[in-house]
Amino acid sequence: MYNEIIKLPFQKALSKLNINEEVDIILEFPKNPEHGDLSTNIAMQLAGKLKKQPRQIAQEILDTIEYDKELINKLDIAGAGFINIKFSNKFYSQALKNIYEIGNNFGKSDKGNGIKVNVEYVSVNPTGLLHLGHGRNACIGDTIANLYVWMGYVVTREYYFNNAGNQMNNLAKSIYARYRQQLDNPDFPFPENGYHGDYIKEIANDLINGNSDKLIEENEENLTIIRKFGEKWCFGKIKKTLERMSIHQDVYYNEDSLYSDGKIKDVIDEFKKKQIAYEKDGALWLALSKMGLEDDRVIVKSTGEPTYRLPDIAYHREKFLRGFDLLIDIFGSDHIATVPDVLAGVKALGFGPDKVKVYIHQFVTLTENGEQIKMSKRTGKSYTLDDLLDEVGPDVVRFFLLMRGISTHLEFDLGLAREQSDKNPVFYLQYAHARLCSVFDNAESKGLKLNDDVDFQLLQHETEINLIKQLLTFPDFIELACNKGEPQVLADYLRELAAAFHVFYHDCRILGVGDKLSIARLALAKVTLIAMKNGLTILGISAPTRM
RNA sequence: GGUCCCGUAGCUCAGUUGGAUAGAGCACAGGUUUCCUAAACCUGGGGCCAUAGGUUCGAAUCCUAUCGGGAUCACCA
Repeated sequence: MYNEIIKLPFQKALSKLNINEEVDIILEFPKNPEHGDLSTNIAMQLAGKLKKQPRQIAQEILDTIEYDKELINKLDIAGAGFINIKFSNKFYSQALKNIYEIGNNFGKSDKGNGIKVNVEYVSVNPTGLLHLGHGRNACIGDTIANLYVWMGYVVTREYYFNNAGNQMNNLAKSIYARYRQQLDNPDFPFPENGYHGDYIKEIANDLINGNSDKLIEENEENLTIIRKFGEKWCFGKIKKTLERMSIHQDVYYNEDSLYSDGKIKDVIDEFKKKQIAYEKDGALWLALSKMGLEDDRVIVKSTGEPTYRLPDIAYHREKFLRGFDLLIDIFGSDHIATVPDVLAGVKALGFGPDKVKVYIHQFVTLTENGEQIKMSKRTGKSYTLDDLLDEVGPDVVRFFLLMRGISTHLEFDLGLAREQSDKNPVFYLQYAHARLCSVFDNAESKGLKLNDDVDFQLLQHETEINLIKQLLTFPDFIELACNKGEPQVLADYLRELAAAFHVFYHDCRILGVGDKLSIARLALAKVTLIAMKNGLTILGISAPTRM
């Protein structure tokens, strides 16, 4: 939008002045409205290179630059050498016309150009229920996937899991113990590192209901049946919880298939061929120290069993082989140590590390009245994501989990979340949407319909111009949120958009001000409605028509 | 002890990648509705940007050290 109108004249002016230094023309939105609508620090950037005063360079640019005076009111120099740009209202009415004509797709982009992206998130093994931390991971992953879709990428949403190994056996033993305790022996010993959660008792109960005492003998065969039962039970719950938050994933990738399909062996062979794997003490080591990392690590234990690194590397390789151009991983901070190893391994296999983006989010703490609520697994009294969804509903959960930057610890304030009032920030956005819908309902009942014959130049009020300004940046914020992997960027933007709308709504009547003006304001309202709806959709939050 | 994240208003957090007088929500004090939803709007108080140095025209932002909170460390995943 701003490119042709602003950047081009600047570029031309610079070349006329024979300034050929490589500089980006950075445009900023000044905080202080007295500094114009847009400003650039180009003169200051050039000052060092040209060894001249910034203000002098700025003056030379202004003496040379040619621009459309219908669209730009004035350019002036301020402060240390900023060039401030002030647009005309005509600029804004034209800009609004442009985005009005885009319609429902406002905010969509084709910059992704059909590039195939795989976003992997949640990826919890089926040994238990989802808690708040998983919820954060799920919402971040789902929203980032949505952002990529809106940016024109082709997105696959993936869930990676492991249904073999120690933890699953542990689950089976835990269920078995509860099964015996409920069935015939209240004192049956519970495994030392077993899963203490109450859900294990539920599983045991369901097991009894379906099988009675058929599985009472402790043998390999029965434990396998119990393990599979537990896996299915947990997966069912996990998927149901995710569904409540409108999260659907396309591919459930089983780690086990990497073994059965020989992918693990392929990777070992390739590492050996490249001479970055070696045997020592009966184990196979990956020579990470040759790749700039501190220590070499074991990838196959002396027992012949791979460590987690190997399947993780094989899995990433497999995703590339499946044809993805970009891999995105969403991890909790507990995975932070494994990332460099896996990335180094993937790189060693010839896949550029710039093709893998890893987003690591910090933990969630649940608080109420300033006090922390424990979510420990040990005690069995864990507060699950389902509990939270029951209590405050999916919109509040999603918004709360997305409204902070992913790299900060997130404090989930249960008291605030429960609040069904104006204190709760999510309602501020939803209310803007509901208000807009109601305006259109009223317009329709008055027989006023939006058509293509809109005189956008009637929009001159300060709050109208301000709302237009806000709307114009919607696509930029989607792109920024996508590139940064930060849903919060979009959440913040939507709050500001809602604020700009509420102020406009307060100061300017939309209906009953004469058909021509009403139509123009309805057009502005329409674009706002679309942006708000699209933004909420990307965040996975419902857009109510009535509140 | 090593690595990573964080430290900004009473609380929870932003800060457009180094720019102009550091922002928002909540909380607190006050005000606005014969009029499209008051879940809204307006006004006000509130800050040594953890601390100490450094880099430069310019630092909350970059570098170094220190302090404090969290995560992590393996032939566990």
